[in-house]
Amino acid sequence: MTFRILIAEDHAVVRQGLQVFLRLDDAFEVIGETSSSQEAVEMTRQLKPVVVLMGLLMPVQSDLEAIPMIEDTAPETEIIALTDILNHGAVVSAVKAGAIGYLLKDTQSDDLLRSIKSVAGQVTAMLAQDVRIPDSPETLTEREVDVLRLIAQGFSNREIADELVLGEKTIKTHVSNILSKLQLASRTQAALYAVRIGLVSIREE
Amino acid sequence: MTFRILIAEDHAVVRQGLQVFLRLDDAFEVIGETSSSQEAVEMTRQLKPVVVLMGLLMPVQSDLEAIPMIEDTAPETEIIALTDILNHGAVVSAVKAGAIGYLLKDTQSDDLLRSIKSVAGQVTAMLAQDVRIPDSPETLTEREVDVLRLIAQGFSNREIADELVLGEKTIKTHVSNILSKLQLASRTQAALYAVRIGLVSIREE
DNA sequence: AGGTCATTAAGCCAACAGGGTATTGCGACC
DNA sequence: GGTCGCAATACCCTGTTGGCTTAATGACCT
Repeated sequence: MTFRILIAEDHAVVRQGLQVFLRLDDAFEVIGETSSSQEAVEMTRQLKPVVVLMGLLMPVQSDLEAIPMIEDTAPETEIIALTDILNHGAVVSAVKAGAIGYLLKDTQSDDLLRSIKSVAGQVTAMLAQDVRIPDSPETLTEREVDVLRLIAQGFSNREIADELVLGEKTIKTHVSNILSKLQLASRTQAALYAVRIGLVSIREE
Repeated sequence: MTFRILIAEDHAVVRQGLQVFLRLDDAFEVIGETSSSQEAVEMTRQLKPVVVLMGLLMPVQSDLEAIPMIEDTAPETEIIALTDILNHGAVVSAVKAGAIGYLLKDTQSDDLLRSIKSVAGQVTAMLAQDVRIPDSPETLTEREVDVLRLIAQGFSNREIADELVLGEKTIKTHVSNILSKLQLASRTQAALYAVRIGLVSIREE
């Protein structure tokens, strides 16, 4: 018996990584992938996967909204939330919304294979119903995510303030809160963190 | 007629990207890939590729040394240097050392496919002898690369100084030089730059 | 209505980061 | 043997960053 899987994850590297790995194991069949949660709902209706691996982008609530919609259209389909270590708050919400479990998402680029293996180990554990939710550290607010995104594009506080049409003091407050929530020591570390979790792509500009 | 290609590039995403794309086109056959230039020399001897796509990591001179070695062992093999936009200096050296041309390297993660296409377009142009070398901006020294690598791991100047067993003043000088050479405004931008060109992987620690 | 929370903002203050400039020593190149 | 570039160091000075604290507003929940 094979697991028909749909991958709904906006980060291409993670999508591709899961895709590649799951193909190696005959127990899994990736029947589709998409980067939008809206499309995920539609594809679930069409394709009736056994499992939906759904990425939770930090701020976007539409992911959470999509979960009950998927359950409605395909009640026999299970949903597994993909997330990153420091954002368990979102997972708790996802599980409340109906996901059966969670997975650590890894935006590994250099050691793609190794990370995929670890993710896959977790997939397997997951599919074996080995589900448990750790207690969550603090989650960033929407505004904090906005600011973090801009930090990760190399902007200074002054520039972020102008961009968001806010005072520089306000940005400083946000930055301080971001650093303390994520337990990081500098905006540079925050920028790297944002890239690591795929909040911003390390491309263009 | 197909092009037998060897990929020598230390950045896994770029390797995989090129690999995936080149497989889509029957004109190309990837006969091997490696992350070390030493291994590239050996593999060239064994596999006799038509083209070696060789990544130039900013500082490492061994890449440049490998070029004449490859030419010696397999004079009929052509070498194409992979590089990034801001490091043309290395390309000039590579071409002097015997590479027939260069390619922009793209460590894209989010839009992997699109970037691979653009890279592949350039490969094709390359193979069609459409070679031209732009004039080079300033290249970082070895020490500066050391410092940049640590910046991209989120270290402060003080921490970098301790790590390299140097004075903090020295690090500040290096940082200033790095920023001015790369025409960047802050260490955060430098960190993002380093990640973008694959100097450090956005994983672990 | 009262509590909780996100957002915006401010002030103070210490530390850090970066620009500019200069000096020294070292090895490479001519 | 002089010149050149790199590495390392230092000093000054300004601007940015970040911790800590306080507070007003508005949304949402109960």
